[in-house]
Amino acid sequence: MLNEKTLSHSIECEDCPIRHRAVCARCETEELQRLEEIKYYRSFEAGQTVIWSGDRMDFVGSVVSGIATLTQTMEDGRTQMVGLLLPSDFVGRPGRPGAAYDVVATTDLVMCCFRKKPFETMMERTPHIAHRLLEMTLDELDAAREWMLVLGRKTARERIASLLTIIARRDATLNMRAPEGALVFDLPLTREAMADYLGLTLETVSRQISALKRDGVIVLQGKRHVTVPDFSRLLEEAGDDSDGGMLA
Amino acid sequence: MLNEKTLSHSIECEDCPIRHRAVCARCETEELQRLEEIKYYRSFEAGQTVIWSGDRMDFVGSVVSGIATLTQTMEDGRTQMVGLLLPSDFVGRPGRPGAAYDVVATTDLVMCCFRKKPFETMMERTPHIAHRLLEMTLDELDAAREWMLVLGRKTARERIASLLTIIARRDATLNMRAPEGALVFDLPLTREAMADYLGLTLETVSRQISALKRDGVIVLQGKRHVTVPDFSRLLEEAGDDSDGGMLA
DNA sequence: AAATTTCTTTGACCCAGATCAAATGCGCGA
DNA sequence: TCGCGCATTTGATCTGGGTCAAAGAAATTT
Repeated sequence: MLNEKTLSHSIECEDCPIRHRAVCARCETEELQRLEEIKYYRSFEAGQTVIWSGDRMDFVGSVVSGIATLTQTMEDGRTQMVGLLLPSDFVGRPGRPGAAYDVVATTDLVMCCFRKKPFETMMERTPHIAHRLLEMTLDELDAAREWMLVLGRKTARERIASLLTIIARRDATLNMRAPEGALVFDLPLTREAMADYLGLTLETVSRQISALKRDGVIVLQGKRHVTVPDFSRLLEEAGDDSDGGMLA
Repeated sequence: MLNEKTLSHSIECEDCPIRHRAVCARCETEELQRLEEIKYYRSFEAGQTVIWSGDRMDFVGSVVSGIATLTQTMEDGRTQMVGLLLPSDFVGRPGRPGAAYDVVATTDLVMCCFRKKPFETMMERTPHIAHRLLEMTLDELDAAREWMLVLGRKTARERIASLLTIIARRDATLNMRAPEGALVFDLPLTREAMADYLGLTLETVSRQISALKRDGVIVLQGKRHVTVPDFSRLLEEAGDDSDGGMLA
């Protein structure tokens, strides 16, 4: 069975789909060339584990395509997803030897990796990279804090709606398509993975999705394909400001 | 009634109690001097709001002494605390105009502030500051994610124990006192504030604290003064690895 | 010291979501 | 096409923590 592999061919940074959103977004052509020299690609199949919490991690990198999850597990098996990694998101922490979370590929996944040591030295010399990484980390911190509100105070129905909101926004952003009227997207997660993200059981997730469908907030074709006829309605259900803030 | 005021006297950076932990930790003497020129102190009384979510925020700064909280509120009044700010913690985000959360002084509070604009320009020129801020932000992100596990998956009793663990650790670190046998500290939060942090009601917080007391995990003198006779027992109760990792 | 106000504890009851259990449906290899 | 395995749905019941209510304890004011 094919497992993780290092791709033989390299994409040119200039043609990279995440060129303008990833950690390299601010780099000049010349800086990009230096990055080009230390980068390599790795790809993973859906379901594979990229790295286990606690393992030594001698690389950092960006998600190029596909989706990965960041998960924390207690000894007794309770698990909580603490991050959803989408294309352009950064994995790993400069200056830390080991991985703090399990990273799992939810779909087929391609990552652009840098050996940690060279990346760290490069970061010291290239403020553009350090600056962009700070910006991205601050955004992630905001996202984590928003999720704390979801986990601490929202009902099951609101949590589902919040997750759908996030996926819909992300999808619209990635595909650069303004959401005119109805939004359409595929759920990149199983019910169980959603439950792990939302701090619920998969049964509750299933029931609440059925309820949102029954109430016309969403339309399902199959189990994964979602249509949102009225985005502001979904925002209301999520308990967010429904001030029409379409993909803010 | 005395409200917030700007202190007339300035502490010398070299003598600053948070000199080696705050955003300025990595600065050279000469960089410190430039910071000195743009800094000013503000102090707040317990209970005062430092800034409201959404307000323009034209400064950033560090907590010098006292404790503040970072809180998010939904329209219907549900609130979730998303951060506890202790001495040396940083407040505000360079490159963002408004405050994202309510910041409230829980105890009397002194902050060392910088007007945002000068701070930003200084950050561009001083990699030591940007680097330290990145490091601090990454730590906060880890803390936020740990808290996601608490909010998403832990029971009420485990949540209380987790909070006590954090406060005990923080207290030991600040006072540089190795925890020989029994830890002793004061709770810096009301039951209601704890509930806001833990995603619980104040009644549940009160009941679980009583239960931990009944079971001998903690000893209370009055309502705020806590003694932990056996820290590893508390760690077990928190559901954390009880691998004896005393203040890791 | 009495009166207010604020914080905390405790009790009684209820409900959202967990748990346990059973169908149902779907994709895939033989 | 059949049958196996997995994801999902749905039902029945249980329970941890929420809600409502009341009664202490401290701290603050008068």
